Amino acid sequence: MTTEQRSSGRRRNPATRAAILATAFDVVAELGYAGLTMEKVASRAGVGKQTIYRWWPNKGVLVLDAVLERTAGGGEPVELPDTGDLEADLAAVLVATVGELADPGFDRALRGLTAAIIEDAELARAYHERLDAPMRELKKRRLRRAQEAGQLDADVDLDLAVDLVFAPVAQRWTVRSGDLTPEGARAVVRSALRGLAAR
Amino acid sequence: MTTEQRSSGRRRNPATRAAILATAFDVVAELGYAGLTMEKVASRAGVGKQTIYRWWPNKGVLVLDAVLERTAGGGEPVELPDTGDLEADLAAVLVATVGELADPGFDRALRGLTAAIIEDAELARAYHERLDAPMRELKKRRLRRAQEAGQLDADVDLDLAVDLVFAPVAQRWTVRSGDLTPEGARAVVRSALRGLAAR
Amino acid sequence: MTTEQRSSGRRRNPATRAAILATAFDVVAELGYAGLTMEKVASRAGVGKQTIYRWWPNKGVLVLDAVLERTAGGGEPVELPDTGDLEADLAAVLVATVGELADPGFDRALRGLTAAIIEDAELARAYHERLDAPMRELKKRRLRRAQEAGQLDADVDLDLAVDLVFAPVAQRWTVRSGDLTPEGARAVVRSALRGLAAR
Amino acid sequence: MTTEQRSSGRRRNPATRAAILATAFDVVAELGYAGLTMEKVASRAGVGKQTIYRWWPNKGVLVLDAVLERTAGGGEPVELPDTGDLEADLAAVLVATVGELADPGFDRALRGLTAAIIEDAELARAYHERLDAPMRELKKRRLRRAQEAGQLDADVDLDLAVDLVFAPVAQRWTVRSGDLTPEGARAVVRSALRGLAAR
DNA sequence: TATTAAGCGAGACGGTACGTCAGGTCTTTTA
DNA sequence: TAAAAGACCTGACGTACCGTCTCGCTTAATA
Repeated sequence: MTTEQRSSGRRRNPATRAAILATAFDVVAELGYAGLTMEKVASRAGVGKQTIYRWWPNKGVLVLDAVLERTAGGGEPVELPDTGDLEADLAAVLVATVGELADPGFDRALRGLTAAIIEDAELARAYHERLDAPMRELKKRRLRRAQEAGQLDADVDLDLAVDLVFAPVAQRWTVRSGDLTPEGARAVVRSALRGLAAR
Repeated sequence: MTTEQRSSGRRRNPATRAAILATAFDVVAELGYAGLTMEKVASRAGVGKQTIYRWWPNKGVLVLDAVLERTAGGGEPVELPDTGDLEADLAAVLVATVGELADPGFDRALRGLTAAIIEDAELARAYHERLDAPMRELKKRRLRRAQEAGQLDADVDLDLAVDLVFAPVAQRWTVRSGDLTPEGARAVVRSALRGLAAR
Repeated sequence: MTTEQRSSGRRRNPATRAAILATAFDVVAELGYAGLTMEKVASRAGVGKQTIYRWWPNKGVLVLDAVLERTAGGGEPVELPDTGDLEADLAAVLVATVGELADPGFDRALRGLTAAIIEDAELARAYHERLDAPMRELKKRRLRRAQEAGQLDADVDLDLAVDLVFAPVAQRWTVRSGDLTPEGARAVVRSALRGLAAR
Repeated sequence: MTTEQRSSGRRRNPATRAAILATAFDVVAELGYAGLTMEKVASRAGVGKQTIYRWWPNKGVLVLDAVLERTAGGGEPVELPDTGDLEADLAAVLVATVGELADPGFDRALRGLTAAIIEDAELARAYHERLDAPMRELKKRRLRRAQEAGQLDADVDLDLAVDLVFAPVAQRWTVRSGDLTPEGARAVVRSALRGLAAR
């Protein structure tokens, strides 16, 4: 994980690291977080257990790394779509998310990561730093532009806005209350922007 | 769990059941879901492991039952507050929730339950039937009254409305993105009702 | 076990006793002593566990009773064959024993009983009183007649003589050193009578 | 047990092996075979259960190994006494055996091993290969020398001779029919050599 | 070029917990 | 009041993983 330079001795094998992360992802995707064991990852990756423990202190950060590696594989999108139509743009992002979660493997992997985070505050911190914060920054950037264009209430806090738009679908996914559909996603964005109150 | 009548033989001891559930709650509250083992519950409750397995098939449903027993202890509140001021009433509920989660034991117990639910679809189903659905019904009843009073958009789906109001705080709690404060809770309700868009 | 008369109330059901003993024998014959459990006997015999414990304090005496019931079922042979030819008569008895042990079920049942006896001195006492002593008495009676007829050394102790004739086959069976054959049995009798020493 | 060479990985700890065997012997000697549990051996030896199961598949072979280790500790006697007086030599051996069995711990340990053998044919095979056969070979060697010296009947099968001399005491011990005394042992040898028949 | 400090696969090890089986004991209901 | 049914506490089973610890290599950087 760390990048401090060592003076001598054999250096870390990047192929080994990649094999472990790929295997870890596959295992959570297949068996879930509870079904993932260090031993299984080691044997499937053709690696000694010690090699895993040398670089990852526990299942949680291993899974976090595995998800990051798989997710951020390659050039990142860098920016949310901006067609000028805020509602459409946000809906597009949310619909895309719903689409990704339709893949059972990815769904299970993310559930595994979330299960780890719920009970491990330290891991949650790392998760935010490396996964949540960058995503949230992109979302806030898009919303800020809308605010500057006078499309968004000038008084509203952007973090709150992000939560209002994205949390309903996320929460529905987390506790499995109802299916995730593109229409549902679009309805959430519409209501978040227009508000629930009669006018 | 079930209540089918048996013809003969010794009957289930209600005190034993209560002791197991109370102990299970205490253990999750103290050690979290990962730290809860059937063996620990058995020994702390002064009970044989088999007695637990006889009535609960796994940790998940045990914890669900334990939380239910502790939560729904006694007559339920039956109805959300209705002062006529929708925003204030919803905020009051959300602030109360935030307050409950401030108790570390309760927080950990609920995290345990949630961790179990994330990875277990079957348990999630039971959770909704026995915990989520009744709560949601109360919330929808309050919102329906507001809708009938013309305070809420007549077109809005009540389930969506519930999610919009309650999910942001729930999600923030689940993945630990930011602290839970009464002010934050109130701000969520305000924005959910008024919408994010400039008008 | 006991035969004391009870004054009132429902009396012990002889059919139940027989069913338990028969089942116990079948179970040892099938699964061995280690594979015999009170629970299995109870369920197979369609009987409550308590009913077994009421009359038999443990597996050992249950098996002893089961073997006795099956063995001494009906009129006993009462007397060993006496054709006047001692060697032939003893060989006939030993060959018959070898024949009985060829039945795998009987073999396993007897092994079960022996396993119990080896480690339980109290049970061994009961075994001798009820099974070994009567058999030994028959054998000694035959040998005594031979002694009176001048066929057997007048100085020899009859218990020792019984052991010398019957122990080699028994021991060979117990620790499974070599197969049990009629020829082998006959050779033992011959050598026991004539002695090993050159003359 | 086996001695195949492994290519890599940490090697088996001989001290652990010794501790397990010593503890196993002590436990059978104290509590008998029924009272010996893998768990007890593990905890008393300060060893993980898995470490026992890794090298011994079940109680039976563990006890066999434990007895072997304790018995064959150091250079073996290699040869039975040979003073020229066959009867005296055999009696000496048998009396020595009786003496060893007078030690309650050794008695219980051997009973445990025997109980295991009675019900486990596979274990019996191992027992013969490693304990019985070598002992029997020594005995046969002594008898063969007697045969060559014209003291023993030239026609007699040596295995039968061994059984005739040693089985009576063994069997008496196994099923606990009567006490084991030096005089009794000597009487057995005398009768086995001279025969029971009047001459 | 030889030395030496890791990295690495393999696997033994002391533990903890798993989920199951059985041992005995104790109700409760039925006959 | 005997007996079947079955709940209950206890303790052991054999297995899976945990995280740590050697082993015997291999692979660079350094001296």
